[in-house]
Amino acid sequence: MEPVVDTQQRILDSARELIYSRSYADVGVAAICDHAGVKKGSFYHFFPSKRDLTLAVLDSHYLEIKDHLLKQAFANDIPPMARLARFGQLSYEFQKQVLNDTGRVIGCFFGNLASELSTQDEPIRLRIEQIFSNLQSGIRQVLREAIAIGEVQDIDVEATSQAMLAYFEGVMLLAKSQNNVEIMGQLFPAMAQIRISPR
Amino acid sequence: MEPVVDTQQRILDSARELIYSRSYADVGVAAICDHAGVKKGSFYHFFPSKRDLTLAVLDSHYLEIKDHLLKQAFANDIPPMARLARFGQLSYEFQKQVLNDTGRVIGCFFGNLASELSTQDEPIRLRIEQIFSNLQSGIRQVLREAIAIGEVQDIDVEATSQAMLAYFEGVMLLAKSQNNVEIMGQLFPAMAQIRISPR
DNA sequence: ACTTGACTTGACCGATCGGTCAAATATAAT
DNA sequence: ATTATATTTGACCGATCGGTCAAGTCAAGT
Repeated sequence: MEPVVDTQQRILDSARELIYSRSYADVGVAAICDHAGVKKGSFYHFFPSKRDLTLAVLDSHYLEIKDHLLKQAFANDIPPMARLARFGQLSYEFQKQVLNDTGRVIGCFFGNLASELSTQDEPIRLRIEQIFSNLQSGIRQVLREAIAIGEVQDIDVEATSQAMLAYFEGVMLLAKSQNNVEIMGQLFPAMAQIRISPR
Repeated sequence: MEPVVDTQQRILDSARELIYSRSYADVGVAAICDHAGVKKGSFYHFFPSKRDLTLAVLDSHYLEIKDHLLKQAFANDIPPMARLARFGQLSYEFQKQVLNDTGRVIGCFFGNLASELSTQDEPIRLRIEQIFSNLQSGIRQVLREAIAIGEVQDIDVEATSQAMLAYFEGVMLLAKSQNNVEIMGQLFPAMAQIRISPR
């Protein structure tokens, strides 16, 4: 009787779903195991601790974001700056979908965990810092291309890409705090207009 | 033997300090009582639940922000848009102070709780939503004055003030995720340059 | 002197926390 | 068929969770 789906993967998926929709501390190992249909002993066979599980969830979620959202949003079939708008649009549509399914705006998985755990768990903080750095790199690359074709000029690419990521995260947070996705639709278009001049 | 300081206030202060520097879920009622030098029974004499305590902490923290940070940042001794820069500067200095004291960038108290609890506790979510609305009103008022004296023209004041607040929150979150205050110094100046045009 | 009500104390509740472990079972290699 | 390894099971651990409660202390009002 081979497992219908991989046990380890089911734990990973359940943890992502539960922690994303609630919080790290509010979701216990027991709840994750119940949701995954797995006993606690099996959980600790695959993951040495809740923290390690969370690190694995962070990696897996980032890979999915990268392969699905980022690849699609930043594809070079449209001008660079338009890709930023598309990134916002796709994020908006994802949150709208979740809202329809669950009744809640859940925000950004990385932003949520960064906010909750950055002061408490250094390994997790470092992983999220790395992921944010990767996301920023995606934006930075778009800005470089935009400069190369003259869509944008004379900006501090490093600071501007960071500012755009910050703005994105802030909009996600406000949308979550209002349990309302529409402000994403209103505010995301301004993301591509942020500029920080070179020092 | 009258209490040196008010018990209720000591609970409030301890809760704010502990929850702000860690998280809502990570700080138990027992830890708050220990820090405040109060027994659990006394705690529940003053506050019916941990949630109600948290609502009271939100109110008290907002009042302090309003009376100290906002009053100072938004004082009309300088041009409107310069006040936004001052708001960023004062926030940066506060976080730098906390970092020096504790070794940690703790971000925005309201943003932290919004991120952790918005999907889990509706009364708390609503309180934070109201506080964000008040903060946005402060920015909105600055923008109105800026328009009145011609410092700014032709913008959607409602959306722009919301965008500036989002940007502020996002910068605070990134600073926390990097445990580094300097990005606040780099990114906050761009807050006053965000514009969303009228539809 | 007596009562009232605010406040404090410390013991206690069932539930859940993250994590452990020995034993059972399934799988694959030889 | 036997061995070795991977996986699963369910009982169990001490600690902590938010919250309750009866009893006691204390100051103020009458």
